[in-house]
Amino acid sequence: MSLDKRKVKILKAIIASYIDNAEAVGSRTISKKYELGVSPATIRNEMSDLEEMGFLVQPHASAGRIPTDKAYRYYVDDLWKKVQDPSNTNLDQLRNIIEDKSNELDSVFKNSVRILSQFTKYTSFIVAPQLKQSVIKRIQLVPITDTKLLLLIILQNNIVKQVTFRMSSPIPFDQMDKISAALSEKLYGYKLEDIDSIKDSLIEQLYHVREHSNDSLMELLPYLMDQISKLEEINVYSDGITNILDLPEYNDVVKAREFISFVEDKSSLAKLLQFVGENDLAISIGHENQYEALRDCSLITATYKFNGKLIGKIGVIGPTRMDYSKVISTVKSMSEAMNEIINQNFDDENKE
Amino acid sequence: MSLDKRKVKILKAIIASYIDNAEAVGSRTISKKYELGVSPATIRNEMSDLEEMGFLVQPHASAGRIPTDKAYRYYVDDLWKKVQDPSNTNLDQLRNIIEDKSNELDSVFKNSVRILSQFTKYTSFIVAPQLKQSVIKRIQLVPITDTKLLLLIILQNNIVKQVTFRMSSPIPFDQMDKISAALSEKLYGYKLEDIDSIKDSLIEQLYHVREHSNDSLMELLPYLMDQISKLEEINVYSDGITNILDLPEYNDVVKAREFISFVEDKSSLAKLLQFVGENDLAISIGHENQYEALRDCSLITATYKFNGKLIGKIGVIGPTRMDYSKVISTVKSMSEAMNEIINQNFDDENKE
DNA sequence: ATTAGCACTCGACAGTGACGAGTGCTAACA
DNA sequence: TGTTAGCACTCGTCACTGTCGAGTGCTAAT
Repeated sequence: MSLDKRKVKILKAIIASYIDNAEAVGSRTISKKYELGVSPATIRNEMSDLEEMGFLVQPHASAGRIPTDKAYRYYVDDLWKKVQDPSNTNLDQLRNIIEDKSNELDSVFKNSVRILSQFTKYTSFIVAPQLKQSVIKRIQLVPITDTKLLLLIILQNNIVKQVTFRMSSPIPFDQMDKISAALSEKLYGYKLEDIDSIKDSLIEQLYHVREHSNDSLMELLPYLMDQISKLEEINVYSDGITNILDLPEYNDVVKAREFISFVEDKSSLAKLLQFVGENDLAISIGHENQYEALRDCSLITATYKFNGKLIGKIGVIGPTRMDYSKVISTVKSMSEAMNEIINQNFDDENKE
Repeated sequence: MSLDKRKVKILKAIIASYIDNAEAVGSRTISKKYELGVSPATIRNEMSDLEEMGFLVQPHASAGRIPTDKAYRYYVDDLWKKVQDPSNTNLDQLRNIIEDKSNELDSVFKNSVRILSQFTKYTSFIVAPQLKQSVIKRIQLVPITDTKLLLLIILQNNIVKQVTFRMSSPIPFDQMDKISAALSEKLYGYKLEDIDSIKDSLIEQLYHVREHSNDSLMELLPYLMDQISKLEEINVYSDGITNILDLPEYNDVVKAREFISFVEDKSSLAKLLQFVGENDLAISIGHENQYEALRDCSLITATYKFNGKLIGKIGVIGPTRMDYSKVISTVKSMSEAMNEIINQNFDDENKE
């Protein structure tokens, strides 16, 4: 038995209808709503074949049929061939919305993840870049009060991280620049992830230049190093989690609760995203997901890059019965918009 | 008919039982679970009186009774007299948890609101201080690249705000301090909320010192002023919103959805908190709330201060059937812990 | 190969009666 | 006079039942 043209037509019609309604679809519905030119009886025979082939299941004997994960997979693969390059008409629009005037990366992510969930009506999330691979370019100390200091860590990619801290005794303002320079010199070129392992030797080296500084700063060095090495934590943004409450398949509070608990846990989201490969766009349907809590969900993910290197991922989680074509094109457009904005606002110094 | 001692005892027993179970409580239950030394029949008579007095209602004829808002109000007022000063045994503990090593106010709020919802199991939130009343102490420009600058606004209370921006042409590094000084001098002493109204005259004044600077910075001045005046936006932190999914009264997804939609909207939360007065601790029960969506909820709020001046509020929203004594003492302890941390880490310069 | 017809299946839904938790009333009692 | 046992009454819950209808599979006719 093979998937002839008519079977494909019927299968697509069933999937389309089920995506719309979340209700098991019967032969009559198909023959009425979609003009296939055949009677319900014929459709019934075809549906029976499709069930045998594993594309459909019946929830119970007298009900219509619903698509299986296999059906969605077929549907998506087919979609894929056609909309390989969906007309990203809204790309400019998207970029304008998520472009944050304040130039803060943080806001870009917050905006993006919000837009993503508003457009798709599903749960969406963004894994922010891990900074551990980033290289330190410069350190700048800024006095706030005579005992309170702001330490700015300027990375090669021009992202700025900061640590605030207090000293037990005041540092004269006029030594700030000297100390900043000393710190910059010693830390220049190191990756954030390296700091932790070499901090002891760094502290010792810095200790030898303490004529510039004073003892209270020296006391704080271990603490500062700790803070710096902590900056590499994985950061996951999410939004639209409670959208699933609007879906009929989550009418049951217990089921909704289970889903929400899963996606509210940033570390499980981060792990989830680690599994999906490094493809520009990946789709994982139902049982293809590793996690039990997402057995009835599909996951559409994309990557975003900085100078051609993958630095983070974005994704949308919805029911397997999701509007794939809309979600796929939204995710794709969003990843492209983020690429543009990030690469435009956080250039490496490629002049050097 | 008056609230004699026995009626009070029975009322409290009923409230306690209902807080525990969320199930209408009958005379038998009371006489069994709480040792009052009287028979169910007697309790029935008393309950009938309590109903007439408006403290109890029957959901339907053959059910037990449940407390009204009036009952909770009585209960809370009574509680109030006794636990005016609950032993804040966990204050130190709390302070340790929410004290953020990084000295970031943002993290303090994030930690606090998380702890608040974890302790109470209800939705909790914090209205962050509005900075519009804060006075500018100093401006510091920090170069990131030759065209990208970080503008640090250091406020009198030692909170630091930042704006990142790009210039169309490079500024020499060695002019940074001069420009910073000029900006500091002109903006010193202004409140953030004033900037917007006087920015035109400020720009003009700064224009006259442009010998220190260059034209591209001048072009950006209006933009900078806009950014600065935008810093005053109200910021609301919230956490534990989805905890209500665990409550039996929100077993209905539609009802849960309604509640969640309300509290996810930060602006409605902010408005809600504006209504409650400036008391150190305020309790608003059921119909006492302004908003329809909170008609079945109680709201416990407290304030936190900086140098004795109210700067923000914290709160917990739960069902009217909440464990008031626990929530009240948690909210109270939390507000005290926040007071301590904020006043300790963000001192005004009281030496001047 | 397609389709009309028909018997069959099974979930949804409304109606029914037993059950039980809880009440209010009354009469007896301390 | 306050308390309590007893009892009739109310009403929601639950299990059960029968009807309805959507949908199927099979068969025979086209």
